[in-house]
Amino acid sequence: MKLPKTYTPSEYETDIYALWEKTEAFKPTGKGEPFTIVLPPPNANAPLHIGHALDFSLKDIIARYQRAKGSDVLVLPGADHAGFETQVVYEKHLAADGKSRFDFKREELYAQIWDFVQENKGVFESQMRKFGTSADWSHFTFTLDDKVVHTAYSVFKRLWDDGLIYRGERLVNYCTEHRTGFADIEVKYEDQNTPLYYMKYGPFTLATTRPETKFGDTAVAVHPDDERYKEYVGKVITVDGIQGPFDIQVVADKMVDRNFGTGVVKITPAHDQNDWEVAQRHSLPAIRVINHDGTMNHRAGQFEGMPVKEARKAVVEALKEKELLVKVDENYQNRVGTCYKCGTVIEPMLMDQWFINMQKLAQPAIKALREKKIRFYPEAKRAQTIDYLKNVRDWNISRQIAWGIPIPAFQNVDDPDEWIFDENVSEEIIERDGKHYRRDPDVFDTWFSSGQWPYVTLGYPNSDDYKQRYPTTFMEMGVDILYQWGARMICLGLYTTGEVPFKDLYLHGMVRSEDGRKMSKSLGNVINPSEVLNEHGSDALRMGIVAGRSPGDSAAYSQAKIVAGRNFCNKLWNIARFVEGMLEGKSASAKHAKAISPADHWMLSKLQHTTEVLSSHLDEYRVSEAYDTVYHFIWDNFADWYVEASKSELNPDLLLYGLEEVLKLAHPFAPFVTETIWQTLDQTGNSILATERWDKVLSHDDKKVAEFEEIRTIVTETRTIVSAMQLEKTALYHAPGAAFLVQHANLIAALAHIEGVHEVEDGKGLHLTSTSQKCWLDVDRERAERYVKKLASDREGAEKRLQGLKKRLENKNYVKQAPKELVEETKQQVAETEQLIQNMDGEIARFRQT
RNA sequence: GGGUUGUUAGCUCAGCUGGCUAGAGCACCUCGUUUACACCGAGGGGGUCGGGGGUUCGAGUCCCUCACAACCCACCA
Repeated sequence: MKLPKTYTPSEYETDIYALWEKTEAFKPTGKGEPFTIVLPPPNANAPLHIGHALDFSLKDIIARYQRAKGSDVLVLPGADHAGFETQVVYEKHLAADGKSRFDFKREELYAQIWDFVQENKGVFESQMRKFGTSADWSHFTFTLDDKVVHTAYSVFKRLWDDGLIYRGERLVNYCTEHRTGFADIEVKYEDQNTPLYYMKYGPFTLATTRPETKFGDTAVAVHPDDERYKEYVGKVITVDGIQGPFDIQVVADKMVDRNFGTGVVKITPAHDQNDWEVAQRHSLPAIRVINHDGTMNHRAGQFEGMPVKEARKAVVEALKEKELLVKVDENYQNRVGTCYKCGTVIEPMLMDQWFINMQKLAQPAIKALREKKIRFYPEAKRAQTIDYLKNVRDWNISRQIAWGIPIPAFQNVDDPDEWIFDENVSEEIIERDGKHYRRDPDVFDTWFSSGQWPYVTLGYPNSDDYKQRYPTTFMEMGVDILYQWGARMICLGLYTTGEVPFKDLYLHGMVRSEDGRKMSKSLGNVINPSEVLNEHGSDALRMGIVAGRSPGDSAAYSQAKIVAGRNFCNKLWNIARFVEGMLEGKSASAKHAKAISPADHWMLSKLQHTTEVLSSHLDEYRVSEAYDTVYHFIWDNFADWYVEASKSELNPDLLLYGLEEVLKLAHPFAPFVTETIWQTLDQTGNSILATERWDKVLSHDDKKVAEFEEIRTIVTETRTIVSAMQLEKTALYHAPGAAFLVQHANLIAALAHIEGVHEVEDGKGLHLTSTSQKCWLDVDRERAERYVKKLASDREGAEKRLQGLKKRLENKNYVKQAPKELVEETKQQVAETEQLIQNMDGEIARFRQT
């Protein structure tokens, strides 16, 4: 035997992937409908996690299916420089050496991280191969490739020229630890216990969680309809502060909640989003009191240089001393924005940054979504995306970090308000028309480049790929990045190209840990895909991770499902071993295959049906159901019945044909094991399974199919009786003249594991009730009587069913309104059930006579 | 505060446009080593589909409502 007894994935997978690459199996064929999947660019800094396994498996199953169907498939791989994320990882390395990013100039840091990424880039590329991803590596794109950067720059310029990008002073979410701003969407909110301080403030008492920002207060606000404070609105009041009395004005604004605290709010426009908005409405000045490193500035007087937290305590103490503190609510719960990487409380800071006017970009996107230019899987995510876009705020794309695409904007050194666009970002100072301009030291938010991924990777605007393949066909991502990636791609895609970037958007849920909790490093319940790959193989991981998963919903990782996948691979392997053994020394050819026996016809009808069902599932991306379909066809039909039948009635050509078709159907799900087997088949020559097409299934005769169904019925009931009655060495008997039973005697005996099927004159014995063939088992009277008890209980069930069916037919509305076929089917079922009951009654009566 | 999803067998979950006796994997019980496979084969037990109401000839599937859970969004100082 060429094949060993069990399939050991690790012995074959690397070679098989190399074979695919060598034979360029994943290169687009140039024939058929273009089908394009742009892979999300995984971060170039870290190994892949289990979520990636799901991500790549879903996409690759679809890709391989489409290839088999004859589409011109391109799976385009890439990598993301992942600006902030990568820098954070690199900073950890620096910290291990006792260094900090602030020890280096930006250019130095950039160069170091570049080298670091080059070293680590290979890790995830090799992992993508291990997952079996059928990507065309010649299309590989990195987000720092010239073409990406250049396109990002030209889109930036166009947005600028169109007035959709502006530079302005706004409140920015700022992490004082990482010293960079973020977009709104990147802020992680947590419920925190923050004491609520009630302090005297001129004639008022007001409640605040942030007494330390009082040095930046430029107003006090009350609700316009609040009778308590009406007399103060519009007036200037004198407040007794820590550093002596000062004057401040009172404004009325509906933002104030009269029921919160005392109904009076201090307004600190430079450090609070709400206050900033109030300040806009009332033309109030903004005064910064916090530095970028998180300490108080000179405005805080004696508190200058203190970190915010310390300053808060000190200010409270000072308030106490001056008897300005009224009371403290220690148990107050508040939602606080934090840095999603380090947990540091996000400080809203007043900063000059580049913003994209998202409301303008969102309008065409909302329209396209409403017009269903993109199909959503699951559909419910469409409304959520529209809802998000309706409320989306301007997008801050400036980041104060080293690792990223430098922003191609230069500021006039003599006129801070004058900015010019220039791609010459390697220069710090450039000269234009005798004026000097300094480069913006910031870089783009990573998502500004990855938001352009579909058209950038395809070579917008002039390449053939772009012309033929944009919009791409199938986009797939985790629901967690729907807004920051999916929605932005739609907005930017429509803006730049006038078209949506993809036709179908599939969103997968999160892979939770086996106990149903979120996977996280801190909980220590993270599953490492590499370990799963090494232990059970790539195919097992693919099948185990997609099994029983529906789009959009999070579901737990299941070791048992991985093992089930592994077992399925072994099943395929052993089917192949069996076929190999059966055909040894014979010259079988799938090309000459033709159905002869009932089993042959039955197998072909199942194959036909499976192919159709499988296609309909995969056309709608129902991957889990598709896998279930293939799994049960191969295991329950092909292996358990057709392979077993082949032991009695061998049709070498068709058996080989069946194996090949089985391998083709299973290939999208289990590419490695199926290709490994394919390569051992002599007659497939030098062909590559990954590039094989699904052909039309050979035709079958329904009459013959019905005959095999009859055989299965007889076999199944025989097995049940044999098992229930613990019969040994038994045989099936029939009266003379039963041609069907005579013809299939050997097959039935073999499948039912009985001694034989014999013709006898004497009709004593336990008759089968589920078949119209008259046959019986030689069962002694005592055991037969026991079996009849079980039969009687089965009869009850059948009777109940019959009553239900009859009732349905007695209902005039059912007969009138239900589809004709359904009514016909019901009638047939009534007849069948009546026959069954009659047969059962016959047996019951016979064994109760004496 | 707004929104979305979920609640189906002991566990993890499928069930697409309403229509066979509601399924799978694992677990469980009985039997079995028949040379493809014990990562196996045969047989079996187990669910009033979260509660209540409605639409329909027919509801796990559609509508309403309640309860519980998870997630997302939002400017309560």
